[in-house]
Amino acid sequence: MSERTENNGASKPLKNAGPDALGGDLDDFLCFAVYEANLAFNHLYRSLLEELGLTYPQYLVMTLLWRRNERTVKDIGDALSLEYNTLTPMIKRLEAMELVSRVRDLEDQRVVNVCLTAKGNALREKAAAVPQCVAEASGLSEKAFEDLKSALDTLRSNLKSTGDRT
Amino acid sequence: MSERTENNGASKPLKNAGPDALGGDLDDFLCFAVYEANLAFNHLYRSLLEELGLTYPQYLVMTLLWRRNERTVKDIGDALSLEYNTLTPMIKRLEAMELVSRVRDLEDQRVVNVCLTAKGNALREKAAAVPQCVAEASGLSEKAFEDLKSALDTLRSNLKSTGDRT
DNA sequence: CACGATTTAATCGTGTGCGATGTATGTGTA
DNA sequence: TACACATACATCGCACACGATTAAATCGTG
Repeated sequence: MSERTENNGASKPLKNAGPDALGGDLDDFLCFAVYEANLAFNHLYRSLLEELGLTYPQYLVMTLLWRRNERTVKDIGDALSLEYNTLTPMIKRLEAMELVSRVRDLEDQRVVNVCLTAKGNALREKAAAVPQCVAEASGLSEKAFEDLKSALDTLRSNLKSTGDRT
Repeated sequence: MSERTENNGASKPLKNAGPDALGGDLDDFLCFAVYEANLAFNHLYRSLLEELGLTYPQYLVMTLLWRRNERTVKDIGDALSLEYNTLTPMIKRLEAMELVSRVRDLEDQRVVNVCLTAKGNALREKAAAVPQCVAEASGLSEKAFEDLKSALDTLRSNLKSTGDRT
């Protein structure tokens, strides 16, 4: 049942590897390691972003805008691999919080431009400490950090190309 | 704004790294690499699990039960790092699909035992091909596979221990 | 035995994430 | 010009994921 091998027979115990500190029932699933790491990031970000009043995906959108203001919904969707049905309500919430504004493009009425309000821009400074906190919490050496990111990019690329072949 | 460094100044262009095949606006965020890899797994699993009528989290629960039948809701929550408020509705859906049954423990009436029905057990064979498909789609060598999983486990462990210090 | 603390599970509300579908706008081509 | 097509965004419904709260059963300690 492993993602890697059939794990036929009694090659290894599979579970009960320790006093439950690490080692669950699905340790041999790579997807599960990714799933769990993502959950762990979500938990960490939740506490860090609480005082900013942002969720993790909202923080990602704001980060995009802090880096380059004035983006279309499509731009944001491409950057985050998210669809309009996810982004439209989310950006409207950011608008309700008065962090961004949504305006139809004059030249192409299909397009909605999203840009920071003064309040949204000001939030940038409150969020400045977040990346450092996350980097420290990850507890990885610079090399391990880069290697992991690189491996994940390769994985994502491989998974996407397979999915597209559907 | 990087998770790793402040990336102060014009050290590198940050974006427009290529013809958008790879390389987005948040490439320097490790959390984002994890987030994207998780999304990619979700997309792949969605297509693989469609004919089984399962979602990805439901598949994880079923996998736990296929490996060892008869688990409490707490067991499942511990294994998947999920809360009751997520699991209770989800397991009820699996019950509505007649894949599992939920019964109060006779010795401890607080506990709900979840176990496979005949139909749930039969589904196991239809799902047998899934791990192999995923392993192939990941396109990683055995060593890269193990290294990545190991690095993610370390990362998750570090993130969790920081989060607990809240 | 009594009673407060803990454990297990459930409900409610909010916020993603996405498949299916709808609508308005722009584009290409005959 | 006309009309099929694509693009950009939106709505609806379902399924997680989780904070806050509630409720019932069990446990621990006096």
